[in-house]
Amino acid sequence: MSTRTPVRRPARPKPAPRPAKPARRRQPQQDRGQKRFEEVLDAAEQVIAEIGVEDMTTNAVAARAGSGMGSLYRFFANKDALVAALAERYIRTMRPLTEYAERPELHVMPLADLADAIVDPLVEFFRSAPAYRHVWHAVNQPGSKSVFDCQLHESVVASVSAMMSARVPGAKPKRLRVHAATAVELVHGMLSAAFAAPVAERQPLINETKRLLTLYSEMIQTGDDPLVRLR
Amino acid sequence: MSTRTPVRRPARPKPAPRPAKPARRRQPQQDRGQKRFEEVLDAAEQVIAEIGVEDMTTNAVAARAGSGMGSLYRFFANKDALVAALAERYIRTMRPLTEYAERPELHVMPLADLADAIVDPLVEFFRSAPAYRHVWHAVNQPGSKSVFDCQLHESVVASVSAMMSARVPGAKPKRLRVHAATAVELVHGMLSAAFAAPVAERQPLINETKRLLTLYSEMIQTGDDPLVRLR
Amino acid sequence: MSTRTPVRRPARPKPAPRPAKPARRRQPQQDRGQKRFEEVLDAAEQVIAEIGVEDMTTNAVAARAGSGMGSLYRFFANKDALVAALAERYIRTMRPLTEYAERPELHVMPLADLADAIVDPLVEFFRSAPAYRHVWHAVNQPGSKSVFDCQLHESVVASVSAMMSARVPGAKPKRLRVHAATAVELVHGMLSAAFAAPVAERQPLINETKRLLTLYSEMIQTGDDPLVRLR
Amino acid sequence: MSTRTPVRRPARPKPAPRPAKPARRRQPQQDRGQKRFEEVLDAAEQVIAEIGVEDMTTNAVAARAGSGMGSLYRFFANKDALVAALAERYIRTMRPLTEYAERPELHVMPLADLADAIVDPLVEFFRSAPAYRHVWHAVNQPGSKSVFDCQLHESVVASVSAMMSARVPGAKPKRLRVHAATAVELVHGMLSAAFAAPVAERQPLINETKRLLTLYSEMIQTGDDPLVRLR
DNA sequence: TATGAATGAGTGTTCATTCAT
DNA sequence: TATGAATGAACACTCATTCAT
Repeated sequence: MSTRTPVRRPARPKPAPRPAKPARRRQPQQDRGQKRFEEVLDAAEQVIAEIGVEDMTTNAVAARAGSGMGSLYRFFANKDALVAALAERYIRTMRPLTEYAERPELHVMPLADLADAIVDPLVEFFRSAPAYRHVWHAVNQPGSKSVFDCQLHESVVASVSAMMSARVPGAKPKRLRVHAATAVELVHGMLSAAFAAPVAERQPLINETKRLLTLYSEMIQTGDDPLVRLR
Repeated sequence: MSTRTPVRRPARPKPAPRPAKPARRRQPQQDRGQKRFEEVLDAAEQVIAEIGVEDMTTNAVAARAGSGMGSLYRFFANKDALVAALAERYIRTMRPLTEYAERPELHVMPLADLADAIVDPLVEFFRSAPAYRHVWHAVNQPGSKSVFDCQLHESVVASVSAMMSARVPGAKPKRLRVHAATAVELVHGMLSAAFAAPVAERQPLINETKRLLTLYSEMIQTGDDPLVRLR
Repeated sequence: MSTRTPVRRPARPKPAPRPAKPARRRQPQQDRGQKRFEEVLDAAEQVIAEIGVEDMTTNAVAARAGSGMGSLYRFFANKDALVAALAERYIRTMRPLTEYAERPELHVMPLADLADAIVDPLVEFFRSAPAYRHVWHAVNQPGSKSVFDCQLHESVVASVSAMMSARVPGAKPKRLRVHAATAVELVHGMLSAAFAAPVAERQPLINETKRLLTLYSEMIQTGDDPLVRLR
Repeated sequence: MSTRTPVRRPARPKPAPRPAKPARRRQPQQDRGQKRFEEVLDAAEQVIAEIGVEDMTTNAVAARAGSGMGSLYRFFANKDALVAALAERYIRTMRPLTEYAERPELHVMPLADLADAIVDPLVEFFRSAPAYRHVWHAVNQPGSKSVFDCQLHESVVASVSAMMSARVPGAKPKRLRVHAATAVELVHGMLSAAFAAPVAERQPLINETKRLLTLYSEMIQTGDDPLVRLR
């Protein structure tokens, strides 16, 4: 039994600009909480974008968020949970980009245009979420967790799979999954490389990404097997 | 998820294998040193294969190598240098696999066979060096280090570039580099995914890797641009 | 094992039960306050019974009490004050059990029956207040606080002292205090051990407690000094 | 992957006064280690004596020992292990004091003298090991661990049990254990109280301890049951 | 007045790195 | 030259306490 020195009150956390009553009132409680939550997530995103997932520290995130450690741990059970939450936010953000099934025009579009339609939003996403490639990699690596255990990965593959299934109706589901996983790995890998590379290299790599995706789509759609044809 | 402060140090360039007096006698010193060096590297490789680069500790490596910390730090200025040295050893190991220029038969081989000729040895390499994908990634990520600052990456791209240049004599060097970087990223990304995935998924992913590589090679060789053709 | 810095603060003496205006009306305020106060104390008691004084957290207590942290700190200056308040409530609860002076029949009872009369209610008390032994110990240990600084201890010793003084009229007060302190320590120590032990061991230890107390009482009453007699 | 700032070398750990070759050479390695081990334990003992087990911090202990945190954790897996090690050292220190079986003279000694023979060394021990009562309590409390799970307690009870068995040959083992546990609790509780109390109160409490122990021994030896006799 | 979100100093613990031996 | 004990800065995380609402 003992007591802490009761020193107090240096850093007022920011008076919170009173959300200007945006007509979309949630309970103030919830709003505040949600706000904090997002602030911390934003801070984590910044820090990760700068130094990567492994070097990110919870202290740095809290400091960046302008909040105390306790706030961070109110929302996230631990560092991993914080990264996972960021991954989930990415899932939500990406969902609209990958709801190909909802956009029937994609199903009849020339493959090169389809590649644009798929890659361009992703490029924009990578640009606007510079921590994404770090998180993508981190949640796919840890320990024995393979790429296939992770919701982020799963979610993206599922979307792509759905679209492919629409374009190639007769395909066997298992084949489809392999194609989808491949396409996802292809695009993610290439874009990760593109955004890790010096800006000058970026656009060429993006273009190659589209070419590869187009070729791969063509292959799937035509049922071509280059390993047979080009032997 | 481990953590450390992100301070850099230039990573002493390695004791430079002591130019080996004319070419004779009394290399016990040197030999011993070389032996230790390799033992430590072997230990690091094992540890990394098991728990990844970030969770690898220098203590664990020294213990595994059966040597003291001092020996480790005699050879490697710091942890980063250790990983870099491992990367360089990978470069040396891979060189024979990627000296496509030396194997003229490759230049006239059907593209599907070429894909086999390229991918199969790499698959074997990934299998026999389970730390490789970790090192590849680590050495391409940290902090501001982009993919293109790294010798490992550079070395591989250069090899591929050379081979491409042989097959597509008229290509512009800059184009070639983009093609090479793309092919490297493609194959590495896919094989990393394949070896991170459950074994059952491995072979299908390897096959897709070959298909993609074949398609991409065909594209380069024929000068086809799917973004134009399939628009 | 939790930990905290050992800084002391005088433990605000408790809001002093607001002398209760003459004795009438409108105690809702006071009542509400009193109710909360007791609820928090109940919650603390439960938590302490489960995990001990050191591992009890104010957050857990407030949560268990169904009140906010603020309420808790309205009544208790700090964690120590909370425990102290619990100790004082124990004093009040125990008072009836230890008002031996008020029960003249005790003064002429055979010593074995007296031991029953003393120990049995205490056993019942230990059973019904499973936090008691934790509080007893906590309040007797910390830092430089000796057993004798504490009201809980003092209060119990005083009661016992009073009774002894009734049975052994001629005794010197100082002697009496030592006897009383010894008897208290004896009974508390033994019962604490009994209730910390597996249930199977409990009753035997309680019986030994009574035997010891009987022997000790006999010694005091007869003026026997075993250290002389059995030399 | 990253690196720490390599700042270094402020606090040389103490040149270790070169043990003056005490003829009892262990391997220097082992000696150094043993020395450190004991130093840390000594430091822990001091800190615990001052502020108790719960408020003791590993940092404080390391600082007191004049060593880095790492040294502490080289020897002790965690804080609990440190306390446990201290408890074990107490067991070792106490063993000679409690090897009653080895001292046949005790078995024929008058009970008051026996009480001296038992209590006096313990008093000296309590005096010389001011952390003992804290450790005793700590290792008997944690979580659900009852008094009877702990080696320290067990060890002491076993010793006492052995001696009793020598003095009261016919006793049933189960009875004996209860007697032993009672005697141990009695003496420990009383001495803890004595040493927690102001010095002035100490000696009287010690004397009462002896009286109680004498009475209890007499009871056991004579087979008297005060609960029957004094009814 | 009551609430509970927020704070942040402090804790246990790890591990890259150094250096006495 | 090799060893591995020692160092200590840094990290993840907790919880007593405060105060805006």
